[in-house]
Formats: sequence, C-alpha cells, structure tokens
Amino acid sequence: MTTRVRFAPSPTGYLHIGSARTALYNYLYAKKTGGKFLLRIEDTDIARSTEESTRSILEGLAWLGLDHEEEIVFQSDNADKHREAAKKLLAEGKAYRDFTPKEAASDKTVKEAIIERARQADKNMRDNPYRNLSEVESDTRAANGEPYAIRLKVAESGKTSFEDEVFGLQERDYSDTEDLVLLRSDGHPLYNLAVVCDDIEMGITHVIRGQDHLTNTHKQVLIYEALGATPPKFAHLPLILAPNKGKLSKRKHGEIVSMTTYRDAGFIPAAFTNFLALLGWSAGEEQEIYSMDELIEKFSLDHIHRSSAVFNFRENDPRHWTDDKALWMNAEYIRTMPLDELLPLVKAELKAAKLWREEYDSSADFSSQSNEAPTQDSPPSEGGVAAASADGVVLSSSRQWFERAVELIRHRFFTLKDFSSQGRAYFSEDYDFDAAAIAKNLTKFPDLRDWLPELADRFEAEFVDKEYSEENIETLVKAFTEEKGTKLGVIMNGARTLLTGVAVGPSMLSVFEILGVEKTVMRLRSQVAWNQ
RNA sequence: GACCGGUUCGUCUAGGGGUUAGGACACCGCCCUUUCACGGCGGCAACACGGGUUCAAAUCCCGUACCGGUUACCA
Repeated sequence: MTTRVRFAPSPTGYLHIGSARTALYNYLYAKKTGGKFLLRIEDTDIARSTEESTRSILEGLAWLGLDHEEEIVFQSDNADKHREAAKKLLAEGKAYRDFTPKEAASDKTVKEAIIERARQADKNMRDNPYRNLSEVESDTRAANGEPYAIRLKVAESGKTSFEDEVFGLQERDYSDTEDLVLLRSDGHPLYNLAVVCDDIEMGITHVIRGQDHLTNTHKQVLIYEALGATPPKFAHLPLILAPNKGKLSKRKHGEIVSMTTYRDAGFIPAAFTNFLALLGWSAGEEQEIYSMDELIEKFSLDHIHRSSAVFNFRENDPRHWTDDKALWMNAEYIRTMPLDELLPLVKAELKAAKLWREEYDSSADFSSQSNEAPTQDSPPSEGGVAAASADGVVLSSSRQWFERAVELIRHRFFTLKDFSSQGRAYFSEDYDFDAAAIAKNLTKFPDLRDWLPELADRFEAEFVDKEYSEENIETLVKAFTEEKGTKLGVIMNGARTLLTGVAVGPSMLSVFEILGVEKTVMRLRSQVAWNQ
C-alpha cells in the first residue's frame, strides 16, 4: 500500500513555523516511502477562515519547495458528506441529538469558560440529559424544528488506544472523553468529524501532526470505530516553543513565526528547510547540512524526538533577531552552495532592490570566454575582468563580472538581503556609508582626506596601459604607503570605507580589482563620506 | 483540577547499563590578515531532584519538582 499523508492547515493566518515543520515532515515521509503528499485546507471554521490565509500558506509551502500532489481538498466542500456521516451515526444509535440551547459566546469568553469549567473537579462526561432520550421523543422534537447538535455516544466504560509512531502506546479511559459534538446545531460539521471523514475519503495512511492533537486523536479513534473504519497510523510531533519555553504564538511573537518573514529577510529555502528538519528530528549522526535529497533518504519517524524544541531568538537584538542556528545555516548555504544555484537568488534580490542590470545576464561582450562559473579554487586574477581591462575597458556589467563579484562577497553574508545592503556598493553608485566605518577608518586619520584623492591620481596615471591586476595594485599601494610613512592598513581601510561604505569585506586588493579602475578613482576622490 | 506528554551544555542535539558524556550554534580567547561577521586552533558549558534495581544508572523502575499539551456547538 502506498503511503498517503496530508498537511492540513486551517487558513486562519500565515504559515506558522511549526506548521511549516509539520508540512516538511509529512513531505519527507511521503518522499521517503514513495508515497504521496496531499494538501487539505481545513476551513470548517467559516468565521475565521480567509482566502488570504490560504494564499499565504500556499505561498509559504511553495517557497519551501513542498509541492503537494493531487487536488487541494477544501474541507468545507465536503460538509454534506460530513453531515451524512453524522446522520448515519445518529440512525445507528451511535450518536444522539442534544437539544441543549447553544450558548452564544465570543471567542474570549469561551476560553474563559473552559478554564472556569476545568477548575471544577472531575465532572461526569455522561451526564447529558439528552443522552438517553427516547428515539420517539428525539425524532418528534427534531421534527418540530427544535435545534440540536449531534453528539457521539461514548461508551460508559472502556478505553481508546493507539500506537503512536513517535510517542508509543497511547491509552485514554472513556470516562475522560466527553460525548463530543459531531454536528453543530446550525448543521455545520465539527473538526473531529470532518478530519476523520476526509482522511478516510482521501485514503490517508499516516497522520503526521502536532502533539497538540494527541487528545483529539482519542476522539477521532472513537469516530473511526463508530464509522466502522480502520484508523490510519498516527505520528505526533513535539511542539516548537518560544525561548521562555512557553507557547510560540502568532499573537505574542508575531512576525518571527511567519514563513513570509524568512522569505522576505533573504533566507534560502533549502537552508531554512534544513534548519527546520533538525528542530525535532535528527538522523543520529553529526552531520548537520543536508540537501533535500539527503533529508528524504535519512528521514524516519522513529528518530523524531518526544521532547519539544525551543526556537531560540532574542527580541530587540538585531544580530540575533531569529534563531542563531538558522542564521548560521543560511550563511553557510550562501557561502558554500554551488554558485550557479546562488546566482538566481542574488539576481532576484538585486531585482527587488532595483540594482539588477540586464547585462549581468548576457555574456555577449565575452564571446571568447567560457560561460562556466568560476570555482572557488580558481584564482580570480586569471579571470576575464583583468583580461578585459587590459584593453582599458571596465566591464563591470557583464555576466562574468557578476559571477566573480558574488563569489567574492558572499563569504561574509548571512542573508540574501546582504547583497543589496552591505554589498550595495558593488552594484550601485548610490550606497550609504556606515558611521562606525567612517569614524574608525577615516576621521581617525585626517591625512587620508588628502592622501586618498592623491592615491586616485596615482591609479589613474599608473593604469592607463598597465594591467589592472591585484599584483600591480598591491605594488602601487605599498609604494604609496611607504612614501607617506604610514601603515598599509590605514590606507587600505580608508579606501575600503570610501569604496564600499562598510568596514568589513574581502581583501581590498580584490575589491579594487572587481570595482575596476574607473570606479576606484572616482570613489577615492569623493568627499561624500568625509562630509557626513 | 483531571487526563496525557516531556526534562543531556544558554539553544539545537548524539549517546539508552561501564564514555575523560560527543558534535553544532552562540559566547570568549589566540592565530591568519590591510579591516572583518571568511578561515584555522583552543576554551567555557549539561545528564532536573530524591529514592530504588544493579558489581555498575545520564541510560531501567517509582516518586517529586518544573515545563508543555488537551480539557469548545475552534481548528
């Protein structure tokens, strides 16, 4: 039997990080077993479900690359079938009509009422006066138009049990389970009934979902039994907690738990997926970087943890605004993933920041050069820019230049956003100067105000016909430094600040070279930073 | 309250009767270097507590504490 799993979010908000992980585990399990990963939107709560949420969730899944198979099932479309099932159970005497008037209450008071009720000691779950109403009276009252809900008639004694793939044997005494409502008095089916009916209908073999459904599962097992269906296998996932080990909620933690936040913050889907996979599961080895294929290969339900994980972040700390490990992993992907996979992502980021130039896509002005991306091993000084600049042309707009620039600057970046912020100076003349960099590298050495423009003159004169290579640049700058009787670092860091606007980055020789002599000269002469 | 579940460095985790309790992130230090959030080396840091079982317990059992989930005509 091929496995069929489903991710079944309720569309009441964006895709939550915990939901995303649930979706991922379902996906991994499906792929691992050669089964199918299905999607069902649980929109039976008409009041709270929105189309926008559905769209947002779909977007989140697409971003993560968790593509579902078959048609999306909208639970509300199956309401008739759910009603039928409830009626069938009613007819078979496995459920009964409850004529207790529905209490009109807002969400808030409902929650309070639950807590209130919970305070009371052991209540009898079978004390509903309508539980044993005669069939005749029940039918009569219904025929008279009296509103009623349909409740499952849970047996007086016995217990439900199922073997959870993660938590092991689960048992619950019937006396701890109330006669749950299957159908509301307004005729709308309730979650537990809808889930069971749909899972049966969709042929779901494994239900993989959050631990918060563990007690629901007992109720659902009861419904399966009443319906005469065999329950699927269940695997409950530990929860993801906030740093204070409390609930990680949309309300309290806002953006930090939304997938769109990570997409918009410049995360790489593969990196985030990798991070998520390790939050509650481990292959039992020391490897931490896994491609999707590796995750699929190594994933198994029995290595899912039983204890919840903390999603660690520090509020009001820009450097640790989200889980450090997620940040690290994203950086790791940015600096080590194959360049040709990174390039399109950088392109998208630059496009969004209006820094993209179509020339970066064409190799037209490099007819004699190969299209292959430079590897980390190949020294940059042998590349096309140097060769091209020998003709006195600065080709800072070609495909090859773009590839080299990305390769050069990616090593210190954490997110894709860094390419358009910290790395902005590589792609635009309109970049900002970091105040700390100015203070540390410029104003501390007032002489630089004269020296750097002077250095610009040297560059201009020297590289009229000489190759603009790192080697030649180094010779020139070193000579200049000695002449001024200062340290190389003073000149280099001053230049770095003017050329890139920031205090960190790759080797300055590479920076000079990648920017080309024209921009170098122009920026060394600029007084903009000095006037800030 | 009741029912259920959990507890290994700050965080993610490995280990499931005999380990100097391993790795990763974060943090700190040193090195490299023209700076640096790259890289290299190193350091700090954990078995919740109390009883048992056993020659031996982080590991098995019981209890306690703490944390979490559920307890809706929400999902």
